[in-house]
Amino acid sequence: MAQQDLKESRIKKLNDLIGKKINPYPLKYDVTHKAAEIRDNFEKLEKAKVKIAGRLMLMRMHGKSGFGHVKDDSGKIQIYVALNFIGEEKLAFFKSLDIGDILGLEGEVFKTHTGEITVNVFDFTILSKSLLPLPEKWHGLSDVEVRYRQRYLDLIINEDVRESFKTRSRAIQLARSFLKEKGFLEVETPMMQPIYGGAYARPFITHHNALDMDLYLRIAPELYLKRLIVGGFEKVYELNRNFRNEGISTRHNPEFTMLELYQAYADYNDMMNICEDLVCYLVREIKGSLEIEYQGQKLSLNKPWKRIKYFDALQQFTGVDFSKIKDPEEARSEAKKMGFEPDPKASLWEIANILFEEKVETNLIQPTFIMDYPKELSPLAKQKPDDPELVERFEPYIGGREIGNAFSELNDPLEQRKRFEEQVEKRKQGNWEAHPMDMDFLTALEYGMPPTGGLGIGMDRIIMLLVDTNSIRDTILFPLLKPKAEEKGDGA
RNA sequence: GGGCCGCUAGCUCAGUUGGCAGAGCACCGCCCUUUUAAGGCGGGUGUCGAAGGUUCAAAUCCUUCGCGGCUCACCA
Repeated sequence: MAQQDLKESRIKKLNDLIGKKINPYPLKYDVTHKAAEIRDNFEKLEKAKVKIAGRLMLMRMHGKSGFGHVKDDSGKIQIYVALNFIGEEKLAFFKSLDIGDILGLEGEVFKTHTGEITVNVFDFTILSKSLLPLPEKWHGLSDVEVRYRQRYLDLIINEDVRESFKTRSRAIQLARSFLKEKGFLEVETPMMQPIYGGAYARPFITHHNALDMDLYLRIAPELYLKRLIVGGFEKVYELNRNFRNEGISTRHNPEFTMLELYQAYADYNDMMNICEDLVCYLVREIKGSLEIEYQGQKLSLNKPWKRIKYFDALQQFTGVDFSKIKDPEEARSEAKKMGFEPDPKASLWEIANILFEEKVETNLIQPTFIMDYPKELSPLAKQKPDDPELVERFEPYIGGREIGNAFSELNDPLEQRKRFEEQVEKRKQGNWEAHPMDMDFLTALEYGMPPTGGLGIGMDRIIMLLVDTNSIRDTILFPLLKPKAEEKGDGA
C-alpha cells in the first residue's frame, strides 16, 4: 500500500475513535513502572499491578488473544492481551491499533510458558495515534540520509544510536562535574560577536536589525574568556557551541561543541595535566578502562601521554629538520620532493604546517602531545623563554586526530598588538582565516592579565572516541544537511 | 569544491544482454487464547531521485541536475 493509503487507513481509524468518543490524543497518563524496572525486578513485581506507557512496536494477534511489545525510554517489554482478561470491546480496540501508536497500559506482571516477563493487560488507553508507518521491525532503518534527517526514527528503531547519544550526554555532564571539582566556574560569553577571533576559521555572518550592524557567530570563545581572567576570575570554562563557516566532513560540522578553559597563574604544562586528567576521567567512567579499542585500533590512554616537539615530529615523519631551515624556498623544495605544491605565498612555517598535517597527524594514533609550535602559526600564544621563534603551545592527538589546542596565553599587550598586526597583514594578502585586530581585547590586556594557561577540547571528537565512530554526525543529533529540493523555499 | 559510489513499494533489498516492476517485512481481508522475525489462506500498494536524449522498446544506455555516503582539501 502506498504511504498515502497507509496514512489514510490510520486517519480512518482515528476518526472511528473520535466517533466512539475516544480521545486519540489525551492529556496525560500516570505511569507507575518502566519496562526495564519490571524486567529487572520480576521476583518482586510478579503478580503486581503496573501501569506502563510507551510505543507499540510489535503485535502478534492469535484470534482471541495476542502479544505485543511496548517500548519506553528504558527499553521494551512484552504485553499479553486476552479476551478473558480484557473483554470483547477492548480486544477489538486493541486489534485495531497500529504499530507506532503510543499507549498507556494497566495490567499484572507474569512470566509466559517460554519464560518471558510480560504484562497481562486488563485495560489500556491510546495516548497518541500514529499516522505514519515505522521502518521495518527486522532490518530497521539503515538509510543514513533518513537517519540524519529524521533522527527521531533513528532513535526509535536503532538502540545503539540511542545509547550513543546517552553516552554523549553523560560525557558532557562528567566534564562539567570534573571541572566543578577542580574549582572552575562555568560561564557564558557571546555567541554573536562584533569581531571574531580565537581561531583560524571563517565565520558565519548575521545581522542585527535594530543596531543595523553585522555580527559574527563566534568561531571560539577565547578572547572573551581571557577578558574574564583580566576581570579576576581565576578558573573559568565554557562548554558550548562554536560555529565555523567551513566544509562539512566526517570530522566537521559547522556547529560543534567546544570545551574551552582558562586558569590564571598556570602554563601549558598545567594544561597538559588537566587535558590528560579530563580525557582519562571521561574514558574511564564511560569505557571502564583506559585501554580502549577505537575503529579497530587499540588505544592506551594511560598517563603520561607521549610528548613530542613539533619540529621533532616533523623530522621523524618527513626526515627533514625544519628547525635548521631559514629560507622558505628550501622548505618549498622539500615539500615538492614529498609531492606537495604549497601556495606560492605560503611562508616557511605555513609550508611546514602543510607537511605536518599531511605526514605527521595521521600517524599520531596513541595519545600524544605535540609541543612548541612556530610563533607565526600561533598569534595568541606566549613565546618560549629560550627560543622566541617558538611558542608554548601544544595540541593533543588521539587516533590520528587533533582533539584540542592549548597555550601558555600571551598576556603581553604590546607583543599581542604586534601579532595582530602581522595577522592583519596576512588578511590584506587574502588570508581570510587570519585573525582580525581586536582593539577592545588589547585594551583588556593593557589593564593586565595574569600569566594564564588555556585549553580547548573538541567535545564531539572526544565523544567519537567514546562511542567508537568514524563520523562526527553520529555524535550530533541533528547534523547539518542540505535541504532536499522539495523542502527548499517553503517559508522556513 | 574535486574524485569514487549510491538513490527501485512505508522499511530492507533483488532486478541478467535494453523486452509486462519484483521479494521479505509492514499494510488490507479471513482463520487462530502463551507467541516472540508467531503461523495459515488471499491481496502488490510504484513519479524506479528529477529533467532531457538515444531506441520499436529505458529502472537498465547517454547528458545535465538534485540529495546522500566515502574520500581529498580545512580544522577542533
